[in-house]
Amino acid sequence: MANNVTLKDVARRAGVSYQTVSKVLRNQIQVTPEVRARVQQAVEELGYRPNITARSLRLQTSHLIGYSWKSAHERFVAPILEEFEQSIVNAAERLGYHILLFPYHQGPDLYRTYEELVYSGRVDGFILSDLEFDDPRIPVLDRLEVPLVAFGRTHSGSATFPYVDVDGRAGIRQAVAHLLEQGHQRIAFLGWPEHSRVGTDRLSGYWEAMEAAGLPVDPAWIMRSSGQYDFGYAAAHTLLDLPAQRRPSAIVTVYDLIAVGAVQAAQERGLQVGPDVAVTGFDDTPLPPYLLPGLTTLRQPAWEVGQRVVELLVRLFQGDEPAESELHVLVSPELVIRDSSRGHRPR
Amino acid sequence: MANNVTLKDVARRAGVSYQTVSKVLRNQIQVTPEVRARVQQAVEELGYRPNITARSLRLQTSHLIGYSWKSAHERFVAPILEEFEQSIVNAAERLGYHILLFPYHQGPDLYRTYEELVYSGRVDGFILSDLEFDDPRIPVLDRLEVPLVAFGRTHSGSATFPYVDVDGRAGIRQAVAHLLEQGHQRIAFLGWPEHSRVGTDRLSGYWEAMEAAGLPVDPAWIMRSSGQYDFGYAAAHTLLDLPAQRRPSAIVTVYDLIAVGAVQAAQERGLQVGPDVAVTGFDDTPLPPYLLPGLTTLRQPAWEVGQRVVELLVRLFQGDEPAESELHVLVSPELVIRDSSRGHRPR
DNA sequence: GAGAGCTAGGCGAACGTTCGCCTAAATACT
DNA sequence: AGTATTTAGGCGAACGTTCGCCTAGCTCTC
Repeated sequence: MANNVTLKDVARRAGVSYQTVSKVLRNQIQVTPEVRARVQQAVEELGYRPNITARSLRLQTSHLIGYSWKSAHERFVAPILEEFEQSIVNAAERLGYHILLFPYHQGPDLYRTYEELVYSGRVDGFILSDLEFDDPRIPVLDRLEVPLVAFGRTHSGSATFPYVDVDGRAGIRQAVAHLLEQGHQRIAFLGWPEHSRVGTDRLSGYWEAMEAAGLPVDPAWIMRSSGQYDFGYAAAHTLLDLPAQRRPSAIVTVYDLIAVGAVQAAQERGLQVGPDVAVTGFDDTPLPPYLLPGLTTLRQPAWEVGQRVVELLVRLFQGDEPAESELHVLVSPELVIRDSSRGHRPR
Repeated sequence: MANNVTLKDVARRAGVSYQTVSKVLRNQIQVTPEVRARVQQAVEELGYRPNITARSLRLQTSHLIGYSWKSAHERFVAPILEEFEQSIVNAAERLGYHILLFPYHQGPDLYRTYEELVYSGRVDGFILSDLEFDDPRIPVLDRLEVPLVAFGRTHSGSATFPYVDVDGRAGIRQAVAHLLEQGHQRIAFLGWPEHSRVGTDRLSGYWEAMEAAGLPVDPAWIMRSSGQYDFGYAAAHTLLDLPAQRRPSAIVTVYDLIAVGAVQAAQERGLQVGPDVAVTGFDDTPLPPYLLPGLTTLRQPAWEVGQRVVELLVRLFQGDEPAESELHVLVSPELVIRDSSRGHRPR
């Protein structure tokens, strides 16, 4: 450690006991103005900073939060996570905590690793992102009885743990509603497969919006796959090959890159994206600017999610017992309307 | 803290003093096999894990490394950093350390913030990335006399601090050499402005390679800007507008998105990228797959850099005094040859 | 068979805090 | 004026380790 000025050093200089210094600095005691001034001056002159380790030992809390996320190769490119990471660090700092990185690599020693981290007092709790359908981290951490808050949910049934998530269903509802407003009636949906919680959730948003509008849904309009660009490209071609009466004039997708594929397919067929066929994405991925037209998409409020996750976790640390509605939070994505869904001219 | 099994609990169960348990577990003492077995059994049965905080206090080291990086909005999109982050976490774990996130936001309280972190014993040292031309963090941390290792350099003169960096100069040399092999003679360079350390470094690689080949360089072939796609696009048009005798047949760039812009421009002119005009990038950014042809580029060895950064830092913690060549490490990027620089047919 | 040398393990102290209890002096009250 | 109450600050203990020194008992040697 670079600095070794301790309470005792300050105390000696200020002419009081070191315990008194401790209390003065934390306003846990009444002292005469002179003593307070002497203490403060000594602190300044010596450059005293309380030793966090000693404090942690005494207080039995590390003020450290473990952040477990999935490595980039194992998931879609998602700049959202970078923003989320920034956000949790920011919020943690604000509340007197720090974030400890703890990547999630699957394996048989999962329990051991977390047990180690928890029992050794390294961290006070965890933040998880990239939740899987049936995430193995949840039961492990549950068993260790350590506070955690997740960014995302597992499959709907078992959401016993606290989480903050983006309301994909509401997002897709917004997107569909926007397309309806533009005059579209036949709207297709490109989503992720059945075993994807997120995919299923978003699909139900589509159903709800179509149902609310009283519009029929042709089963051919719904396509699901784990692909990205290629899937969007192929699926759009298939959709646009449908006979005129059944051919969709708008395509809602669950991921920007799927949307990009669809846009390319449409453009290849000489269609103008926006007027002829509308396309929407999800995530607001920073895309190369030559991708014209601008893509209408749903921006994930990653910053807000991060702030809330940390705030909730800190409340749990403090022994609060938040109400159900505070333990399971959904925040809506924001619809960003660009040219890819504007200027519809039915033909 | 979730677990409160301490040395004393283990000792009681094993029938020895707690200090002995401590020593047995760290092999710092000779004991009879029976005692060792009793201790080990007690540890297992109680699920004992040494308390890191107490150990840190005693040993005066937190085994925590602060990682200071720049937020995504303030820099180019660089998936490299994600890989780097993964890598340092991995290496740190391997060596018994953890990574603490500590984003770098400029401001007048820079010194205070770092002083706080260091003097309070929160971290043992720092890893910095996204170094700026004249990075303010360096003098601050220097003054605090805290070990640090950087990913990247500041301007060439003042490299007093330990760093590991990618050898952009050598990278560009490789790219140019490859193009020469393909039969190109007139090679252009699109780079970053004068005040960019990285840009200047890479430009010198270009000069060196051209000089080594004994080829003249037309000043018009060198263009510098802080732009990305747009710069590449516009610059390529300018270059390809040159009279035939001076027109380059290959374009080396310092960034993938610049290369993409150049590719687009070439394609717009009806040129076939690869055969007619070769283009190379830098970073091996995961690009949307419809970007054909595949881009020849220089892959940054972010993983290796991360490993080395941590290893070096840990050596510094241990009081080692590495030789000059170990304190300032350059690793070469790897040339990934794809279609954008293959099949040259001079015309 | 007594002193020297080993060996196994005990013991006190320290790392730098925070917390609760204690006490001497000052003030208030009847 | 004598007692009760408040006030300012001291003091011991504890959080869970690690480290160095100490010692009781054994083994060896001549």
